[in-house]
Amino acid sequence: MWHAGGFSTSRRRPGMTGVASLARQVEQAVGTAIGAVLPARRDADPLIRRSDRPGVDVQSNVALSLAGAAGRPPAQLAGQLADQLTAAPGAGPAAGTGPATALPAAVSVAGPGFLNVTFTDAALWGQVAARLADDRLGVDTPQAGVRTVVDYSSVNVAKQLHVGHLRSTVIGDALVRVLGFLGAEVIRENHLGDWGTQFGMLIQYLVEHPEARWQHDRLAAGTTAVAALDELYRAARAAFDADPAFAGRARKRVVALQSGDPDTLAAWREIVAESQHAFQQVYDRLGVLLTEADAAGESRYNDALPGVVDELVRQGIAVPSAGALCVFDPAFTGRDGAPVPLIVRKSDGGFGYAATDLATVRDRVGRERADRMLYVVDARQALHFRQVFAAARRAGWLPGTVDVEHVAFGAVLGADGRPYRTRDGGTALLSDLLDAAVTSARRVVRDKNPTMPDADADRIAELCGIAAVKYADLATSRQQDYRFDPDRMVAFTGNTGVYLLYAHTRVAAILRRAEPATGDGDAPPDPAVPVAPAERALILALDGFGAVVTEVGESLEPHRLCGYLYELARAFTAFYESCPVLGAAEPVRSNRLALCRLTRRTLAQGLTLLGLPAPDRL
RNA sequence: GCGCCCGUAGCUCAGUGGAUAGAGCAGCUGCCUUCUAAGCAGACGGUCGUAGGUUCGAGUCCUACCGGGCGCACCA
Repeated sequence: MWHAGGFSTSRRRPGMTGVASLARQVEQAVGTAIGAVLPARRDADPLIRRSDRPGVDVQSNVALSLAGAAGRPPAQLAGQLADQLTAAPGAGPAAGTGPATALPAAVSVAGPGFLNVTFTDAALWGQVAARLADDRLGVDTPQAGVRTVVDYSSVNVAKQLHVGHLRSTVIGDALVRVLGFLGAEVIRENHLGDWGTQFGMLIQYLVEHPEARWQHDRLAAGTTAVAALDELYRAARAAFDADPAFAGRARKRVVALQSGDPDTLAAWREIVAESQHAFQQVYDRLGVLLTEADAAGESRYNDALPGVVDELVRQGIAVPSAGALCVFDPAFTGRDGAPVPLIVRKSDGGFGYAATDLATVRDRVGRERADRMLYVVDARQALHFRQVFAAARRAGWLPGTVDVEHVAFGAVLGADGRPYRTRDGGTALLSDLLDAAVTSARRVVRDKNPTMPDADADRIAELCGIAAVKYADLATSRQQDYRFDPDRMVAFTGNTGVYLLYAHTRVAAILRRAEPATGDGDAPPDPAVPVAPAERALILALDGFGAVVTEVGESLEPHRLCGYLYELARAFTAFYESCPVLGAAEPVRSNRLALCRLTRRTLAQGLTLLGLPAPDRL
């Protein structure tokens, strides 16, 4: 769960450097040493990795990889590199105090040619001090100025959110937060499904049934406009199928909607507004950043669709086929070996979603000046997006300077490995899943704190239940289908969101008790204090925060941050078990408090980036 | 048929070409007069789907096969 890397320089700006991690310092030092020993390979990756050997912090494997090219045994090469590292200018063995090495570390050769590095205790405390002194914990802003559009959540108006919407919403939210922290100019867009022929049918049904209650201020507590609309839509669908006369009126209503009939549009707007109101309640409950202002629905691009299609036809990219207008690309073939069409206009004259997606690409590049566009959409649409991006490139709407990515994620499966359903086989509603998690959390809270006031228990149960659901979703690798069992997810033991929250409350408890007594909460650690093993592991973990966040900004895989934070929380817990803080004598006590302050801030920052809360008490 | 994703402990999953493949859950043995036990320690548990190949070194890269999921013309 750890590496020295994430040092891509593609977007790094000069002068925007954070605190270099010790691993990074070793990487640079070994790189310099390679230049001295093997000038032809001066650009070789120093291959810095965390070491699993006792007493060793990091290792370089570069001697093993370069031995062949160097024409000498790897151990000999490693020895030469070690000599370079320990023979820095002006720091010879006779120079006096401290180790005679350019790095604040001991360097040795081991095994067939591993270069083992062990940092000095003073260097470790130095990293703690440097990160504590920076309000960004020493994390760089490698994405500074990168205008990034993140398209996520993408829920459908007049329908309830189901568990399938969870991943896009939660993963998208985490990416928005991570990229923003790394300096990107993030534009959130919720590509609402707010347009289509189905609304004509629904509106006609509502017109014919004015007694139906669905607006939020006419509904009983505990239900929502989208729940009501969902039901009314099913009724409308049934009427459409059973009653030809209604079907005819519904079709007329579709035409009225598309041609901008004022009364029909007003009805449509009310449906959209009521739906957004209901969605916002769920977003607020989930604690994601989306607001109604982030809505960028299909309807917004409606007027642009004819122009998009005309331009494709004019450029000869879209051609007629079976009555439709399609883009063919020999790179995408189907069952019969023939190219798979990207249908931009259907044979009935309506525009397909491909046209809408092309319009968004053109708009985001042209008007919003995006440098990077992310589509957090389930993996089944992979072919569709590849086709859309390819067509957009051909049309000149997607220059090579713009990075576009389909951030695909796997399906949500139940414990049986089949798409997640309720017990009776229906689609599982997101709000039901959240309720189940919170109910389960309430039981645990009550069990742990029998005397806690109800209001506090409710608040903590809500916080833990939601956090458990979100963490479970974020913690598994994105592309893979994601199997879960709500019972397991809300167990709150082991690698769960609650473990991270709990670790935070433990460190917060120490600081709460300590700070008033000492009054000097910002004192830097004393570098002369020996570092205990659990402290060493914790400091090294803390020092790696920036690398992980940077990596997530590039790989777009929040589960790496989850894994990191879990390791950090475990390192803190080990420290908590073996290193008493409040009862320790000075100067150990102050140093441990500094470590607690940095741990608390790092955990809190990491939790925030995942969209999870960092409470002081559970 | 073609394409994409995936096969790692009984279950759910991490694992970035490096030394002895790791967690959690379940089960087993212990630990609360101590900064919160939603925790910790220990033991148990593996032919990393199979077979080749590349490499000093492969769970990781390549090829083939086996098994599973998804996608492939007007739903989005």
